[in-house]
Amino acid sequence: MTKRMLSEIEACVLALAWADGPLTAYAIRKVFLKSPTPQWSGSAGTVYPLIERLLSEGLIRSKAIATGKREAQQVSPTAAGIRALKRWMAIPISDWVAGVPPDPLRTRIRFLAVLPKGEQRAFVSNAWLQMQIQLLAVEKDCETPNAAGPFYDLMARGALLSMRSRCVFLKEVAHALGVALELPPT
Amino acid sequence: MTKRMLSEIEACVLALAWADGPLTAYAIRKVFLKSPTPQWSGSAGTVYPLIERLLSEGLIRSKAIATGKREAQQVSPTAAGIRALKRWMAIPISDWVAGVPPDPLRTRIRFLAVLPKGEQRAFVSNAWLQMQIQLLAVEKDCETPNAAGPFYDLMARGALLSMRSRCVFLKEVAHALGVALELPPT
DNA sequence: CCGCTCATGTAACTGGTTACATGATTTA
DNA sequence: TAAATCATGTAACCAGTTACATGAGCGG
Repeated sequence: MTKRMLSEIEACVLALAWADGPLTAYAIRKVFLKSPTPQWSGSAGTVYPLIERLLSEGLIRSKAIATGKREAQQVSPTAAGIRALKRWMAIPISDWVAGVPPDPLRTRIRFLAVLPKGEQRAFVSNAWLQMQIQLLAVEKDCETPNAAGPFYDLMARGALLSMRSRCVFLKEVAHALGVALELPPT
Repeated sequence: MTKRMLSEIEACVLALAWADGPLTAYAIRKVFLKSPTPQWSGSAGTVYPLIERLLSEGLIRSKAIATGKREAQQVSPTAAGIRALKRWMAIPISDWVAGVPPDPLRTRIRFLAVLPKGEQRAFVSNAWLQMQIQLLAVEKDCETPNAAGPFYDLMARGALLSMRSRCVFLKEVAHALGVALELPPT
């Protein structure tokens, strides 16, 4: 019982298993694979060893179930797992949680000066279009009535606010460069 | 000449060396150490091997300089380095750049339901306070007249917009939980 | 002279990624 | 029956982290 700190992704897996009932490792993978926030790849090489780790530490337990004719291992947090999760959530919040979250687009704007003027404009135009596509996905996720509870809705709302502020940001960049942005397809 | 893709941090180092003139590895470290966006630690174990890598690939070159009586290695991008940087910036923008950037605070809100009501409120109150502190730092960085050029200012503005949208987000969460947020100290 | 900043590294670790591999079941 | 999805893994790799280590120069 080392009581080490959970990594970000470990806590997510643990919390998913807690929030969305017993889940197979595969189901957990899908959450990451389909998430509008592409923070982790959700690859097998990430999830299965992680599940193993949590199992061996007694933070989750697994139970075989039979869906139709197929067998699968479903995973759910133990009491110790829930305690660990609560510890992870507990105050105080570290600087890196409260501070400015990284944004690869912002990074690129920071160094946009390496490109000649024309390519700068092309970059911004393109970024705008890509953002609109992503924004649509987030809006859809936000509006879809999810049965995942009020906190899921809040998170989706947070993602939407984040995307909107990035749009405002890009508009300011475009304005500074004299780029006319295309309207999103209605 | 493998022409492999630059990692995010490699591109940042290369771009910093390009934007802010010849820099010592130590000076580059400081940029990361002091950045209001704590994306990378800026530890020696990250920066020095990275510089070695870029040197061995011919993307940067180093020159000894003498500041007073001390000697140091300053680094600046080669022509190949600038080309690599331009390639890195070039369109098209991938989904992970355009998509919703990760936010550890949002993640925690997603799973806030693990905590009892009282601790939920405490979490939000505390997060709010921590955010105000971070917000002040970003505002200061945004207002300080930096000689780092217009794109630095745009980036700082982007960071500010990001933080403000997170404040709006937290306010909505607080409202949903019936938490009264303390006003930031004026 | 003490402590801080400048300056440069190394070593062990760890955790997440890609890519590979397999096989059952469902759906078009 | 072919393709997609469900389901579970493994292995090599790599990059970033922490911690350790050293030493010079400068300001109080």
